Amino acid sequence: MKLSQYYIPTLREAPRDAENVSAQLMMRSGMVRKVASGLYSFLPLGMRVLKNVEEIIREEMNGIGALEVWLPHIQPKELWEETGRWGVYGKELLRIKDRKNSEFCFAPTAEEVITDLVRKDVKSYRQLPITLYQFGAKFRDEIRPRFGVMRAREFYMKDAYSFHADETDASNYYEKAFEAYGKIFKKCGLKFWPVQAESGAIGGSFSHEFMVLAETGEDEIVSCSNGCGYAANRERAAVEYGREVKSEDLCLRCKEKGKESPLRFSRGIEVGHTFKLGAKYSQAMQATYLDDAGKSHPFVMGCYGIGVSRVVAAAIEQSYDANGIIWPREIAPFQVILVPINFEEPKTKEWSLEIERELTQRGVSVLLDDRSERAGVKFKDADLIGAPIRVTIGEKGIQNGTVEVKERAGETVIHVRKEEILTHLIERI
RNA sequence: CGGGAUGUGGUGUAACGGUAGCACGCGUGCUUUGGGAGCAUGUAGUCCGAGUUCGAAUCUCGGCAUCCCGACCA
Repeated sequence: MKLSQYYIPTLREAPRDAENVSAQLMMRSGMVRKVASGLYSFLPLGMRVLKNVEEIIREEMNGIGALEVWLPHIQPKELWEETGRWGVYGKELLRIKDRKNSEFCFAPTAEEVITDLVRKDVKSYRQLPITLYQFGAKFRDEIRPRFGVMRAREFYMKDAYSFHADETDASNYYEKAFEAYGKIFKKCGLKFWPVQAESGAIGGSFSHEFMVLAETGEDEIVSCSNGCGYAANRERAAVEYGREVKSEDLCLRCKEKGKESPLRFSRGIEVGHTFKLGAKYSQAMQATYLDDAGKSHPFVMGCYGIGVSRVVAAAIEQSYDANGIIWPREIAPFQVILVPINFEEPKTKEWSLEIERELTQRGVSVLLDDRSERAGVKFKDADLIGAPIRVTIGEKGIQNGTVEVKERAGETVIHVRKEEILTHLIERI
C-alpha cells in the first residue's frame, strides 16, 4: 500500500474536545473522525485495526461452534414488549417511528430478536445446543458520551447468544466461551482481567466482565492483594459484602481459609461481558423446545458480548508513548512501514518498491511512505500510526548495502543487508 | 436529569462595542530533503435567530452544539 494513494489524514494537534489519550491518538493518526457527540466515522486506517480485531474474534467464536448471523439494527417494539424491556430500558433506548407510525428501536442488544428467531425454528432437544453471533453496530443513547469511541452512542460490537436444553449444558458452554474470551484478548495483545460482575439491564443470574487494565479506565475493580484469584467489579463486591467496600476490607475468600488479605483497587476498561441468562428471556417470550419425552421446556440461555471498537481504543490506552500509538503486532493496521528518505532517488525507489513487493507476497501488510515529504515528517507520521516495525531506506545505507530496521516499541536501530531483510523481518513478525 | 463552562477558517488561538488577525494545515511555484524546512503567492472563519446600538465576535434574550462534575450505563 502506497501512502500517497491511501487516506490517512494525520493531525499535528489533537482537537480540543478529544479528552483521553486513545481519543486523541485515534483522531491524530487519522483512524476516526467525530461526526457528533458519541458518533464517529472510521477511516481506512481505523477500519484495518477494527477488522483485525474482528477476525481474531471470529476465529475463536467459530472455534467454539458458534455460527455467524446478521440481525437487523432496527427492531420492532412488539418484541421488546414481550420481555417488558420496552418499558424498563429508559431513554437509553433510541426509539423511532416508521411512516405508518409503527414503533421501533435501534438495537442496543439483541436478546429479543435472537430469541424470537430461535423459538420459531428450533423445536426439539435434538437441535440443541446452538450458538449464534453477529458483528454489528449497537446504539445506546448515552446521557454523556465521552472518551472518543470508548463510550460512543453508536459502536461496533460482537454479540453471541447460546441456547441449551438445561443448566448443566449452559454452564459447560459458558466455561468454553469464557476460555475463548481469554484467548481473544490475549491474541489482541491486551493485559486483561476477568472479574465477577452484576448483570445490569441484560439480567440473568451470573456474569463476568473482561477488564483491560488501564489507569484511565472508567470501571473500578476490587481484587485480592494476595492473588487468590478473587476479582469483582465494585457493584458486585458491594453485593457480596452487603455494603460499599473500602480499601481496609479483607478478601472474603481468603478469610474463609483463615488468611488476612487486604483488598486492592484497580481501574479497568470493560471490553467484554459474558452472562448466564438462564430462562429469563425464553420464559418471557415462550421460547421452548420439546425433550425426549415430548415435554416442553424453556431454553436455557447465555449471552456474550465484546465491544470491538472499544477493544481498539483500549489497546491504545494500554500502549502508546509521547510520539503516538504502539500497536500490538496482532492488531496493527500495518505490520511494517517503509520510510524511504528520498523516494524519488532512483536507487531508493527501486529498493523500496522491491521490499514492498516481496513483503506483500509473503502476506506481510506494508505501508510504503512514498510521499515527497521531508524525513522528519515521515518519521513523525510513522511513529503516530504506530506500525510495529519501521524500515528506513536512505542513501547512506544503500552505499553500504543496508537498510535500517527499528521496532516502534524500542530505541535500537539495526542495519540489515538488503538481501537479508525478508528473512530478518519475517522472523520478527 | 441536576450543577458549571464554552462556542472565531480544517486544527490551535487573538481581537476595548469601531479594519476579523496569527500559527499550523490545505493549493500553486521555486529552493530544500536523516526527526513535523525556507521564500513567494493563494485558500478558508465570528454556531443559528431575534434585540440594543450610528456600529456587535464582543452587550441582552431565545435556540442549538460541545465540554466538565455528579447521577446513569452491556
